[in-house]
Amino acid sequence: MDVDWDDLKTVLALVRAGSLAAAGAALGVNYTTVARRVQRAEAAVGVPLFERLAGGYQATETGLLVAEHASEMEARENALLRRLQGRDQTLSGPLVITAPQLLIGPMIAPVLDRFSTLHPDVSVKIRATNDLLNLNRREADLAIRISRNPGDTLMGLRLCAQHGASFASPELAARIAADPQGRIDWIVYEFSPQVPKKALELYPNSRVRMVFDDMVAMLGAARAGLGVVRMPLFLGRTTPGLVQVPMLPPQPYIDIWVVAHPDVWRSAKVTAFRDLLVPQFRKMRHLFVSGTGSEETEQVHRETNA
Amino acid sequence: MDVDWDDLKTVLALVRAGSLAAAGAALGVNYTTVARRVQRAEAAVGVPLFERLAGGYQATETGLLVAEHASEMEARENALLRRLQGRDQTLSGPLVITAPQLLIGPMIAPVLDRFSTLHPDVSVKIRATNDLLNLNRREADLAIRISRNPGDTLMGLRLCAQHGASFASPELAARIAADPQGRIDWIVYEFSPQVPKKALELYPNSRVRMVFDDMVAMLGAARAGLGVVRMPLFLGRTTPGLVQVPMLPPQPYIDIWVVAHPDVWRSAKVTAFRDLLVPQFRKMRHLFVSGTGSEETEQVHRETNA
DNA sequence: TTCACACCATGCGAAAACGCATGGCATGGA
DNA sequence: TCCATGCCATGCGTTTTCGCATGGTGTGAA
Repeated sequence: MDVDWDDLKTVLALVRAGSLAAAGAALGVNYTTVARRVQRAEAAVGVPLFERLAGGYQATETGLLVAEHASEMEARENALLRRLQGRDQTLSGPLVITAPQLLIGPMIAPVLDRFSTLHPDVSVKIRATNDLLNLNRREADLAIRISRNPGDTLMGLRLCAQHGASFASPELAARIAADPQGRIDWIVYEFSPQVPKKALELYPNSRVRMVFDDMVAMLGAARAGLGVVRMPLFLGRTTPGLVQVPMLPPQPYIDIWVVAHPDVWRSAKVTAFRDLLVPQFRKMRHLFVSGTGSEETEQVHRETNA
Repeated sequence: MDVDWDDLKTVLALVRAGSLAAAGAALGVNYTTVARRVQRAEAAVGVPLFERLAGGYQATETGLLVAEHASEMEARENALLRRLQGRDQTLSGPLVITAPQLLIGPMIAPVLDRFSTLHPDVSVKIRATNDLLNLNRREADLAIRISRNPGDTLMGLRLCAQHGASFASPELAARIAADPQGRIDWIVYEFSPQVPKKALELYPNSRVRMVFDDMVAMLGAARAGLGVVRMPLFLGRTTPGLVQVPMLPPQPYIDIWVVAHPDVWRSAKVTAFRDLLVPQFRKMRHLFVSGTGSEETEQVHRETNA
């Protein structure tokens, strides 16, 4: 009784994907291959692992058991690949970086420019998303995150503290300045769907006009004059068509971190990128904070929260 | 960057075996296949995993790293296979049992006889060895062990307590009886290469004549009259050509346990075998102990010593 | 030195795995 | 009802992988 490891891998993919076609796409093989490998696996263990339904393959209890263990095997494989990557001291090959969409233009792009000039053999891939990609699964090598919790089991460096404030289109700003006691419309983010407390104290006539789930769209709405938006200072300052308004005085916002898995933290490509990234944020610190407070700009962070 | 899991498995086998041929034999494939898979793995990780030396393949540091993680993947595979086996409620297919060579004839053989009659579809394999096979790695499904420590992480049932005593050939026994003060030659086991303390007190002229590393050979030597041997009561009593001698009065010996991995403990075949094994030892208890002490004969044992 | 015996590299034909194309089947919307 | 869209099963030709056989090399014993 012995099972082909790739068949186990295929069972795992099929359990995750739910259909032959999707699993095949995930594995980069034809779906018939998935079907055949699953058949082999079932023959090997002597028990059906899936029910063939019209809507796709549904894992049996045994199939889930197999997938569970295969998933643990995959975790070990990922650990291995991270370790191998960590010892890689070459400045060539792929490097995957993830960062929030809106941070890339003003802050990351200049770094990317210099990096690809200095290290032309590195093929950089940017994954611009607010999703927290799983660095354990090697979905990215290095992440720039705006977060209170840069990531369990990850290693990180605080790039910058930042302040948030309120911004609006010049026309709206002028209208408000002309009638500060009038109604003030806010566009708020779904994760804090209220008018900021401080703003409500200063301008009791504030109200929520709309709730958005996407900051890019909020920027667009703000520029179109739909309302006042709370956002990080750097964003308001670097977005044309927005001016700061006094509804919300600058106040601490979420820090910016660069994080990576400890296994890959010291690899050549990740190190080289950090070596450009950190000075960039140090140089541009004025963009992020209000006033001249001399806060610390770097801090090593390590969590071992298993 | 993605690696074929079977290539990892092959790297592990090659690190363990040390040569293409040996690894191929272990995997059940031609050695050229091993060579090709290793080449693929090296191409995938971009680093050499082995040095090709005249005497075989020597793993590089990176190769060892790969093997280490592959070994952990293998451990998860074994866990899976055990779990699958544990849910197997059929009384057909393979069942591997290991027991000390000398216990098989007098005690296990009758059980095997009944078992294969009751369950003719089970193909039983006996691994008769004093080595402690690794039940985690599924080298056997069920083990009968004479041991103070039936096995970490295993589940067990104490089949029987037993006594040990001294035995010799009838001729030697007669000679000693005729001259109890004369020199008494012992054949001892390498793990306790001394004349038993109690025997030395009673017969100060005892001395070690030879040290053996194998109990079968010691039985042979004892029957040939080479000396007195300390052995379990059941062994002396069931071996023709030996008689008990008074040098060493019966005293506690190592217990006999039946153990299995918790994952497979309750599977149908293992349970069915235990159901015959336990009564057999209960019935034959008189063979193992001296006198009529009414000791407990069963005791569930569970260790979780990770 | 010479032979025997490990080991490994390479080339070729056989076998297995794979991708593609066709067809069947169920579901859901027009 | 009919069609469109997902699914999956099956058959066929191609690609890849594999096993075998040959040849080369270094080591140790006669």
